[in-house]
Amino acid sequence: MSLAKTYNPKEAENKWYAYWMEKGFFRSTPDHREPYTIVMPPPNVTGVLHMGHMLNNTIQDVLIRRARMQGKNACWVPGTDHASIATEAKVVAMLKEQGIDKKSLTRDIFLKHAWEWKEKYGGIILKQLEKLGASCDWERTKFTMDPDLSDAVIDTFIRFYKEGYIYRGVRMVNWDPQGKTALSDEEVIRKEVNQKLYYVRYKIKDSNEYIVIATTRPETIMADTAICINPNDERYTHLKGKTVLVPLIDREIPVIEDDYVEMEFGTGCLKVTPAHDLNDYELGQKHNLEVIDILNDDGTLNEKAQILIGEDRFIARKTVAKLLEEAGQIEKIEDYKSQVGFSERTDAAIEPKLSMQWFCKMEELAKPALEYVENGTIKLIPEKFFASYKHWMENVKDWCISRQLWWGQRIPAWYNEKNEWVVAKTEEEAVQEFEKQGKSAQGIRQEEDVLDTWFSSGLWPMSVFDGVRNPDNEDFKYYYPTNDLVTAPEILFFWVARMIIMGHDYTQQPPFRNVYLTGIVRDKLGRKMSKSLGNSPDPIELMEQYGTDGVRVGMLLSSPAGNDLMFDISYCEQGRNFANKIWNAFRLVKGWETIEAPATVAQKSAAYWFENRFNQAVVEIDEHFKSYRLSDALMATYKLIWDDFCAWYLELVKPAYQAPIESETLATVKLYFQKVLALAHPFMPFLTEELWHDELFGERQPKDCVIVATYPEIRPFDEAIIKEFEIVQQIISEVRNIRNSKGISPKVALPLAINTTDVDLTKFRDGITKLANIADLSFVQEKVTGTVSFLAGKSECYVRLDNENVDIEAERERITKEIEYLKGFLVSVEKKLSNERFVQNAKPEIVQNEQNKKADAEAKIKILKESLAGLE
RNA sequence: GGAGAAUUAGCUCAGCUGGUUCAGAGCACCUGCCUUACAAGCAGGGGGUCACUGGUUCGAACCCAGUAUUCUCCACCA
Repeated sequence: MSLAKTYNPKEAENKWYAYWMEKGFFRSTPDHREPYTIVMPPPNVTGVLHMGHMLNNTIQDVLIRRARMQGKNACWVPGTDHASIATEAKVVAMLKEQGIDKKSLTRDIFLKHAWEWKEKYGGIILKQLEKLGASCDWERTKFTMDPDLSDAVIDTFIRFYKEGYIYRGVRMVNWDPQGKTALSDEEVIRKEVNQKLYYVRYKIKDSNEYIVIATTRPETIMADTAICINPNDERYTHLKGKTVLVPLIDREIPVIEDDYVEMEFGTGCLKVTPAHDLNDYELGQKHNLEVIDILNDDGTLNEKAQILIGEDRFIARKTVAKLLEEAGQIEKIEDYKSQVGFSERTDAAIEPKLSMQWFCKMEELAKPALEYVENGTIKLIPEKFFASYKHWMENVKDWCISRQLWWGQRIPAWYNEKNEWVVAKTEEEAVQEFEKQGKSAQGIRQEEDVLDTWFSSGLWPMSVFDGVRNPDNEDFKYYYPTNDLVTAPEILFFWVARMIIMGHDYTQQPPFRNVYLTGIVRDKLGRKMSKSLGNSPDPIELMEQYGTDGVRVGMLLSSPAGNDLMFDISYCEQGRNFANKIWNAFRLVKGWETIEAPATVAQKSAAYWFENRFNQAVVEIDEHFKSYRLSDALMATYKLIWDDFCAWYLELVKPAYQAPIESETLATVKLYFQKVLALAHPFMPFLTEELWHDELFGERQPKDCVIVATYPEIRPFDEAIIKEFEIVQQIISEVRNIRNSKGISPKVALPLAINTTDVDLTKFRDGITKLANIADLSFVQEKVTGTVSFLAGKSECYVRLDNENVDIEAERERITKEIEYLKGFLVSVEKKLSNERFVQNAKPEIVQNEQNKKADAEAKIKILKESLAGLE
């Protein structure tokens, strides 16, 4: 049977993933082996695979496959996140399309819809991960709202409450008027926005004067409860103790003094709106000001605004500006840029809002979490993220953990008829608790709010093994702490920090040892890939087009550790080409006829060289993996296979056209081929498995798969043979160069004499003859006249050419040029050596090195001069 | 406003403790080849004042200072 000329990934991909699953290779249960554990950052349950997931999960899969082949008990736990706000927003939108308003539903009915939605769309992204080849233990798949995981969340809330970390109180929080919920500080994204700075005139009571105040938010003037000036501002001394009128509504408010006000900014006067600005709130507290909240939960104005009731805040802003203008109370309007907070999930502009929320105290919890990273127990890769991690940990604020949503874990707090509350797991326990505290247990109802999604994600490395509720279970004891966490730097604080905090609080151990922070996938222009920009290719389509292995290789080639990656489709092409290269190397070997015979000297030499080169590469690759430089590890694999294996080793042993190959050599080739496949498998799982099972390599037992084959181990290697072969490569390359530059057909065999000094290259005689197409190869002791010569390592080589092929002039010029260069080089070296201070200060071996360089250059010049003379 | 990082070939990036692994890789490019594994290929080749300016040193892509540009994170100036 003849194989297709190009590799067709489709068949192999469908076949082998199913096969691996069937044979249970992804499964992991505790045993005597060393565990290697990764918990997958759970994608949003309603998510669809994007390039970021693709990168992230490819890296994890490479790590897990390699560990598995290295004999570790590799366990990769997949799962999804319930993503409170995002999912609830999607469900609300879906219901709206069906003409259903969330407000018209009870909590239970809404949740029923949400669960239906989750069942319908929840599995998509995990299916897509299968296409990528992700070798997760699917039987361990978890969802952050699975009963056991939710239970762990509730337990944790109670635990933290008992430990004194959780409290309830009225605070200024980030309010998302679209999601209609509070958010944590981390969920607020600040963006620079072009705004208008309105200079508004406030009339002074019982006077014709007015005072001008700059604001970007005229719609909030109805909530003003004071005007503030800096006590040292002489311009406004006359205003002290005065009362001013809020424009449009003429409410009377005092002028207060506080040096918080910057005299240089705006007009030096500040309108104080305690309900709608954090600073103003604090200022209001300090000066005992009234708080007038004029906004509804959805960002529309309420009756306290007195005017424009029911209008959206942004429409109201324009309307108020217009009204002020008409009333002659706008002095001027300037363009102004400022930072505005937006909801990370809904992208709605955040309103600072005063409300009753649940918080988690962070200061104390953060300390051990910082220590882990500081003392190296947890390594951040790359390290550059440590600085911002430290900064965040040292300046962490209390975490608002309550959300005014239904989708999520409902806070286990209970209220009685008097609105007193207790924290308890069940209603019964709540009753007991109330009674214990001597409070009424009548009219008990549960807290409406749910917990921040990240509160449950923070438990992920523990809760997937049921370690929160049952820390003594086998799985948890075996797999925890996990090894590597692969995630995006954007969620270092959201998620990574909180996992460390929670993990430590429960176990006094870190949840993982290494945190590999991947870059952000950007397009060629450096823009972040996003749906809204439409610049993100669909990973599934890419895989269809280039094959999964090709895309995996493409992703990794373009992703230096920790830096953003400029994704370019040409990387996928390169990956596809590489897969094809391996495929064709295989076709070559498969096509060989065999003759029962031992290997020739030349074949043995080639094999010996490749074996050592292979071992050398394995060491290099291992080092790259150790420092999490996956793209370098891949590139080293790529070069080993493409250059060393295909271009040199296979070419060296390749029999002449239609000639058979010696059986011993074929056996060796097959052996190395399999080793090379094993080395490539973590990067290109499908192609390697496909080839592994070809009859060329003999019969395979059902479980004899490359996915569980032995990963090449570190072995010593003979550097001398690698160096020697480099000389051979140079010689061949030079002869080809001469051929190329003189337009001599590769079919014309050239004579070659090699004058070796202290290297024996005779064992590569056949190889050189074949690859450089030499008619007559001789090893000589002295200079051969009438030749083109060059230097290859320590050998001088002469190619005797027919007279008509020799361009004496060109050759003379080439050699002269080279001599000139060497002379210049020699001058610089001699200059260095004659510098006394250099000889005195530099390390002896450096000086020795310079002397070697000098001798070397002199020898080369001598040879070249002789060559030049020989041209006459 | 604060902190951190980056700037090396057309592109994406390596370059560890200053000294032949110091100017590298892959891709792209140019030239020649449809040579029976592969044109998704083969052979060969040309590309760089290492952002700029000073300093330290016998010696700087590398260390220091400043400048410019870019990026990221953090931060409540109306």
